[in-house]
Amino acid sequence: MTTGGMNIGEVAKRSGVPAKTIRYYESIGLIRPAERSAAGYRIYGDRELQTLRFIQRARNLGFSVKQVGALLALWQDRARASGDVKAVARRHLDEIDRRMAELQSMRDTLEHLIGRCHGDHRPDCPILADLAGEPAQADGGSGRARVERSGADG
Amino acid sequence: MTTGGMNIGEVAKRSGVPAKTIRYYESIGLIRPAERSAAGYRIYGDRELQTLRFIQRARNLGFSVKQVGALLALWQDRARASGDVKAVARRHLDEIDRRMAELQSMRDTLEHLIGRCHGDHRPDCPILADLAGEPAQADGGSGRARVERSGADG
DNA sequence: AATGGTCCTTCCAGTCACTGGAAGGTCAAG
DNA sequence: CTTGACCTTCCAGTGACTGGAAGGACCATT
Repeated sequence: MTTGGMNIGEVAKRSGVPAKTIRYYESIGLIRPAERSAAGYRIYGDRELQTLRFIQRARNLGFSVKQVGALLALWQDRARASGDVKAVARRHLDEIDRRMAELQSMRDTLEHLIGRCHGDHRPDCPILADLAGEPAQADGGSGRARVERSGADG
Repeated sequence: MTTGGMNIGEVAKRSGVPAKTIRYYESIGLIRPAERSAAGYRIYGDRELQTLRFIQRARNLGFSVKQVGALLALWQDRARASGDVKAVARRHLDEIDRRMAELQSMRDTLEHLIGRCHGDHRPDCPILADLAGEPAQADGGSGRARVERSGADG
């Protein structure tokens, strides 16, 4: 039993990509315009379902829609070089590492500050003191809020 | 020597918040509208500079603009309870942990796949195979793309 | 044939936190 | 008096959707 002639709701359910998002992907050219029924309904077959599943998995790995477009093109290119795919993946891995390092740095500072805030009804608060730029109390590592923000500032 | 009567460019340089962003913060009500010179130029004093530095540090710790607004209000409230500040910080820390776990999961899968891809001129590629939903080669952990995306699925 | 409910269609607006750029006014120096 | 750096406002775009309104289509039942 094949699964030809699905409406958008059906293919959404089967792929995990919401119908609205499928229309959005079509509108930005990530996927080709679907065929239409006489009444104008979008019609999808197994091929489109597979494509949407591919997209969904790539998005779940954090690839941008643009990167997914590149991966889709490579997927559909029988003469692709696996090196090209690997390069896209590695760039993404680097980006993930960069984001994780940024989060880790924030986390360290935040945890330090939270640990030193008694968190009761009194107004005295090292978290606010740090944000306000007041010199930290002497008790070990300073953990001052100093996180360089991401790459392309232009 | 005090630093009264700065133009937006000066306070931007001193606070690290770009002039455009300062205007944006004013437009969304994060900061109060600046005083104006006869010609309509915004004028800032030390107080506003301190506020902008506070905002900048909070943003560098990853607090959302909305959270920064809450922190600013607490900062300016002499009767605040440090517990309220700590609660905001803890919620943010939880969010950071959630994001880090998500990134870590992506990272694990991605690194596994990259390690399996020979990355040369040949088309054969386990990265694409995984995204396409093909069963993984038997060689240990599967590391299949399975990352739950964030909260409200609509 | 009418009704109801669930699907589908398009289009517009909103999210978040800016950022870029155009068109024009102001200021200080030379 | 011109130059250039600064300032002003307003509009549009980013990324990746998501919500909602207004209206058409399909199917089953009454």
